[in-house]
Amino acid sequence: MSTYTPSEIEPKWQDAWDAAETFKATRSDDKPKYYVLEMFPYPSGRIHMGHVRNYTMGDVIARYKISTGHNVLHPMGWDAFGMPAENAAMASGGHPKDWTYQNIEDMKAQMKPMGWSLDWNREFATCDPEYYGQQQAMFLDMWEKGLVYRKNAVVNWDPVDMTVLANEQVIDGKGWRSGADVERRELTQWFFKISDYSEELLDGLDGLENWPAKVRLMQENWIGKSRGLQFSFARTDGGDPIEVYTTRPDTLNGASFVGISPDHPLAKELAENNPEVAAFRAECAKGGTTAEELETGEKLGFDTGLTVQHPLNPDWHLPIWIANFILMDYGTGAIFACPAHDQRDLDFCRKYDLPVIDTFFALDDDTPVAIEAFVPPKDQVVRWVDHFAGLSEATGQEAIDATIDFAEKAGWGQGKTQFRLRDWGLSRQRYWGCPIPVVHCDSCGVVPEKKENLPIRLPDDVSFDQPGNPLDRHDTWRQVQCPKCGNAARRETDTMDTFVDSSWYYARFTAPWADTPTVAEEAEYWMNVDQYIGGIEHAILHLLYSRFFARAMNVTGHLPASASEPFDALFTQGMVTHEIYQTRDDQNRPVYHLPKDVTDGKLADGSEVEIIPSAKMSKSKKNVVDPVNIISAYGADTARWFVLSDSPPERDVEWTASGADAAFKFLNRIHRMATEIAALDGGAGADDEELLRAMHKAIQDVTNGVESFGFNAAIAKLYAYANVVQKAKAGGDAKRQAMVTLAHLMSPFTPHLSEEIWQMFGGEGLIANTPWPFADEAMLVEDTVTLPIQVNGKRRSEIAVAKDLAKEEIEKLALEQEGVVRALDGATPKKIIVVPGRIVNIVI
RNA sequence: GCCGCUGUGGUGGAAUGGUAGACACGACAGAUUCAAAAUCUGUUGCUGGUAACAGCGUCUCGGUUCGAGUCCGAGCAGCGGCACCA
Repeated sequence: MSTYTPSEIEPKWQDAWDAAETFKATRSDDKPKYYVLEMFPYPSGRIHMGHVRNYTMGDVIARYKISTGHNVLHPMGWDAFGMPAENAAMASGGHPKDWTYQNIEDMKAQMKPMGWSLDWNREFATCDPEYYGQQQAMFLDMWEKGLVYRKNAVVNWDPVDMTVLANEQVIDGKGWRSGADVERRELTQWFFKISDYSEELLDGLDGLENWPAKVRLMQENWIGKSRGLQFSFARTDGGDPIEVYTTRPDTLNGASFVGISPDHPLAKELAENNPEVAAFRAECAKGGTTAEELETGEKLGFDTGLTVQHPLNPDWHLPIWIANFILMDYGTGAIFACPAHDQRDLDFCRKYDLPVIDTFFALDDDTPVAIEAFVPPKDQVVRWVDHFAGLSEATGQEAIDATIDFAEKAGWGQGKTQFRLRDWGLSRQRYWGCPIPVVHCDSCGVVPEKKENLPIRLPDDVSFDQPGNPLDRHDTWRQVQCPKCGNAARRETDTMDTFVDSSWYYARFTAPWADTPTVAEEAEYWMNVDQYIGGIEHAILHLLYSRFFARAMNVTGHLPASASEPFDALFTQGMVTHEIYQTRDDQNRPVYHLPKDVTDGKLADGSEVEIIPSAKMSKSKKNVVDPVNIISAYGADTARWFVLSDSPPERDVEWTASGADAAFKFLNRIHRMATEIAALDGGAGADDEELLRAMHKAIQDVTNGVESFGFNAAIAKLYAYANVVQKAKAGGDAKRQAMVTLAHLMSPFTPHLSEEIWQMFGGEGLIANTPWPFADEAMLVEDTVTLPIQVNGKRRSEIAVAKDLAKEEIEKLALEQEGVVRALDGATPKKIIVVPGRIVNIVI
């Protein structure tokens, strides 16, 4: 008897699919198209289990759609720009380009044996000049349409290395290499005007019914639409008034001070003549730029000594403080603080001994605010203390609306809609990215490159032996002629954020060979992506930027308006996790060990390891399992089956050696069963009808599972069905049919094994191209149902009844059951609830 | 700190508001074997009981409901994101 040898059958069927060009996508009108896309990988050089899970999910969908008569596009490429390539060059001397292309080659070699249904003809890397040149062309188009501009923005500055740091390079407020205290520093940078689309990006979320609700909610909160009041505080010293924006104008009577950002023009002006203010501003500039750091850091304030008039009472003067938690790029960079109803303001006021004034109380409580601010939900009715707009009892929202109305009528303020979403800063002071196609000329200013000069290629002759951007020190590359006046000028040395690269790659896949960003008829045909699959970590930035870019590409003529929401359906999968094995060195620092070096909680030398439960697989923690090893030990089908079998796809999955082993055993069993059943004689048997009913139920269940991303549920049904097929005392004909159907239903998951079984049973052509099995409704109908019977919500018995038995009959039968009689213990039922086909509940 | 998510046996997990624990791992027992591996069969939430059965049980505390793992409120813990990691 032949045994299951994935090392033989897997390459064989991969060659067969290649030879038949099974996965090559070509535009054609004879079938509906289906575009399935997984987020493309960063070429780190090694694939990991997260990739295996992500691409296997997409593969299941792609193969299922092929077998249901779709023209499927399932491409693959590389998100190839970014910091790791430069870090590698700094660490070991090579060139980012060589490192990246070598990694791509290595990773591709690891991906091919997985048997994914990818159309490798459309492969590209974002660091290919053919790709980033088109990106530069789009940048110029966007500039022309007013979607690109320059302004100052803060960056993390390492004062020792004299270089800009990424957030992840700032560790505890210090530069990762130099260890120097990081400062915030302003730099002129390039921006995309994503804020022009705030309203549209928000409204568009409503139409994304096939996106996870949580992703839409996160984006909604990120865009952060709010309505508030903008007004000015007049300065008592006659200086320029302070313009503030507030979402809680109803609490104006509780104002205790006016706060301005350290970057507010007034703060800068004061700093010029007041060394104390300058020192305070410098203090505020310490540390990194992340929101987390700003919001969890110590709240610092500085009393400027200046005061403003309260708009409702000219005799009420409020001090102006500079406060480090006020952001210059949200609203007007100035606020008024109402400590009674905002915890951060309250903490600040207690620290600096500023007054706390209650403006409203709960209906049943009038305790003044002490150390905890009273912040009820905006739809809760509260009792107001002498409110200027004449309110007594009203909700926060009603009060806000009434106050805006009041201020507008009185003429001292204006209702204003504000978004939290900021413009997208795309400048990076780094080498390994798409050069921004711009020239700086002393006489013409900032000038766009001519399109015929694109792509502006990265120079190859650069070195990474010192910190900073090599483009900055590359004199021959920097020196250019001004595209406008022809005089000597300087090339822009900033490159683009890698999020730009990944914001339109899905569109490029529709015509990756084109010498324009896209080709109209190809984009029209293939867009939108019907199913997009990727990690939840991209819920906000990547997906929001892509939605913006699709709109910008429409404005610039590179995508149809119908592709403005580029991803029809989104699925966010969980991570692959693994235990961490840890010991301590002589200084009690953790030392990590690879799973393959640990047996039964011990290292080879017998020392015990500490086991830290499931954490995201990461190289630094060494809790990684290399798919390459799994494939050589078990084959790709086992890896594919396991990553989808145990956990719901949207949740994390823990990789366990025993789980992989079990998957391998199961596939062996299927292979053995198939071999045995293929050898059976024909004819009928006792269980034929029952087996075929189970088969149709399995078809229905697995189809539903695949369609709804319930891969783990589909696999559980396949296990159960395989058990039925194995044990059924059916005739050869029925068993053969049941077995081939089992292989067919497994084919999106274990395509190689399924092809092998298909061939074993004399199937025609490839199972990959064979229409998906169809569940016969007539075979799914059940005549009897088992009803559990509860007494007071506790299950006491069950009855098997005809599906359409009358309620009265069911009640009668239920009351006769021994377990029910015992539970009733002579009591009279008050009420009997019969849910047809589901349950009976007797209430006493 | 802010936004979002998750929490069920020894383990991964299943369950349109309707029998909690499907399916799988592990464990235990048996068959097969000279023996082992592989395979096959059975048992397996916890407690008590030979058993029938009973009590308890889905992070915690409350609530809605004939009925809550599921809905609502308040906590606790873990995870993801927070605009220069990708």
